[in-house]
Amino acid sequence: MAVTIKDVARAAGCSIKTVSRVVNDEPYVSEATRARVQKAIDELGYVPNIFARRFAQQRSYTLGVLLHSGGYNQQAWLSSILEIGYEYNYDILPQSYFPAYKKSQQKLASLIHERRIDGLVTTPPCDLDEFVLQQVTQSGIPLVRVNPYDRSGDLPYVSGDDFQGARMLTQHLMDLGHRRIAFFRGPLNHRMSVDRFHGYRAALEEGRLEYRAEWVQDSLFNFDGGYNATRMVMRGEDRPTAIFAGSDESAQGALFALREMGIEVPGEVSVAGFDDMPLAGNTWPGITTVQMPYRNIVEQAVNLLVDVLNKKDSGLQQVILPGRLILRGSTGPVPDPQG
Amino acid sequence: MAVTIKDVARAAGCSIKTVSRVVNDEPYVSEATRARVQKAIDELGYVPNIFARRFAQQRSYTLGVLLHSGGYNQQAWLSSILEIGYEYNYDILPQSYFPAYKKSQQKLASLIHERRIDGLVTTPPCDLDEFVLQQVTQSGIPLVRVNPYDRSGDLPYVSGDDFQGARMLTQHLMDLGHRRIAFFRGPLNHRMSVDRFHGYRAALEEGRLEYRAEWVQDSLFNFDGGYNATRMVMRGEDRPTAIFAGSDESAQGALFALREMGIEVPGEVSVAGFDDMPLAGNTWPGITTVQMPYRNIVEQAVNLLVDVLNKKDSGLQQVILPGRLILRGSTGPVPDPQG
DNA sequence: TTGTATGCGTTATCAG
DNA sequence: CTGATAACGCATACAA
Repeated sequence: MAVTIKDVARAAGCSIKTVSRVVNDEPYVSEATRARVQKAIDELGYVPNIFARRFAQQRSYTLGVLLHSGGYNQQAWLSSILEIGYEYNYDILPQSYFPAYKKSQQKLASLIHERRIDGLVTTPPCDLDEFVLQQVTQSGIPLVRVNPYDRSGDLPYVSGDDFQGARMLTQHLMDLGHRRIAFFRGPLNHRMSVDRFHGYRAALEEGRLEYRAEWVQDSLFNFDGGYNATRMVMRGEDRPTAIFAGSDESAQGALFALREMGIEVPGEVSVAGFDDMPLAGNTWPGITTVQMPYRNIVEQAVNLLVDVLNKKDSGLQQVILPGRLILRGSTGPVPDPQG
Repeated sequence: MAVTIKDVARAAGCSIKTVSRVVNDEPYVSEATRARVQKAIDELGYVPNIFARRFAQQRSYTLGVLLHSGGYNQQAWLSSILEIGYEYNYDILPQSYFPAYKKSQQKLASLIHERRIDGLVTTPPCDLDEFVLQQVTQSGIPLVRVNPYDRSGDLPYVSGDDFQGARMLTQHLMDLGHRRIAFFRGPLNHRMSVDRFHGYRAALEEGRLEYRAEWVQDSLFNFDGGYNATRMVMRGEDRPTAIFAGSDESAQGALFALREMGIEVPGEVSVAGFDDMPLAGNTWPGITTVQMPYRNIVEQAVNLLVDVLNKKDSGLQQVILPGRLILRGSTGPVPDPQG
């Protein structure tokens, strides 16, 4: 059997409450006593039994994380969350969430109902799910949304700045001399798509470029979406010289389509993505993109959640952090600058 | 406060022990009593408090999963493990493991030492780590290795059949008429690399093809490895007509290099990978590869681990499951069949 | 500044 | 077949 708080108390010649105070950094312990207890702890190699603690406090010290298999960048989110959660001594319980899949819903509901998680983190696009929102508001479980698709409501979130990123990237294309820039807009009900679109338009306006509706394609932010949209915009005579595909996967689809059509990148057409997913560096050519500060986003998100759980914060914060440009081979000077 | 076992006992007019028996499907309860208790459970909506149970039994009902950020296919492993773990009512505690990173080691050690996990699952390449093995043997914690790099020793594992897969894939290239087939062999200390290599050689022998050492490159199973190895084998006059890159990432690097050199795929050179990672379908052209039955592998692995934990198995099983061929655009008939 | 007593909800023991 | 009662290890009112 492992060494318990009683063993420490006996060794230090005090009560278990005093040991508890030392372990939990509570006040009202004389320095002398604290030192004596600490010594006993070290000598005995005492480690508090986390299950007893959880049981006594009726707290799980566990955060649930909703990951959608259809989402992007799951790997990056999860590994950051694991790391930061660990620093706060919280366990992370990931859950693959498929909206409209009864089993996922049941599982989430039971997780919350059985109090197996103290708080919940959503990664995109799980924040959109009605059932999730309903469970959260109904149970009152603290929530923080990471890079939410939907920023409406006053639920807290920490997010990258899609508007600023898209504007910066469009600006980059303009700096290269492009004046005919296509844009692939993701689903219109996603805040993320809309923000990126507005960033694109803002840059155009600042550069006094004409907005051409036929160069803006509604598509999905995935490989097929980029593929199809590319075939659409490259169909006519009046072709763009640059494609801002809205996401890296979409840009990958664009590269595929252009390659299929025998169009050189970036010789004839430049292509840019968004998100800086691992794939962006592994295509030919590499995809110029915007990188969001994932690590930083997660850090602030988990920090906020833990503060709420410890009642140090009301949980109403909404934070937006800027991204940065990642230049790769898929963008280059405009081939025939005539405007 | 939630409804407890006492509430149920009161409602059913029996002792808590009897309720416990019903809940845990223990014998020695009359059918009448069992029905009465079950009715009370349903009516009150009783759910056992998992933390109390864990505490009382001194078991965590949690499986640790080691994921290496440099490993392949983490997403696929994790989501399968989550799903299967759930079916067994086990929580999954993923851990990003970076070998030789002190923090990772400490975390794993404390997880085991504090009995926060009942069993451990390793994904490649974490099974290679000395520290992990040492902790496991020292603590006696049940372990199962999923697709281990190293199959030596009698630690249990469930693995895909790399030999069979590589042989099948090489056979496919030969069926297309290729007689000059390069092979990129991963790190020699990895069982996986060696098995794939032997599969390649076995197919060559069966087809009475000459083994040419200069077409076998030692490389890493990643993008850069495939890139560099491709430049090596395509350097001289005596070029292969097909490249079996050993892994999908490596094949992606090969595609990149060939594209850079202006060599058509599959027109001039066919390329094949291994693993069927998501990227294999998203390159141009798509990568012909071998798919391992991940889901099945994980299912058997977790099943085995849970059996060991419930003392229904000695934990000495070692299972190997076959893979299947996935045909895509990167392989085609040999351009100039002369041998 | 320190200690005592009680509760948290199960499972396990052992007597009926 | 059933039940009373004791762990399990910690946190926390409350008392000193």
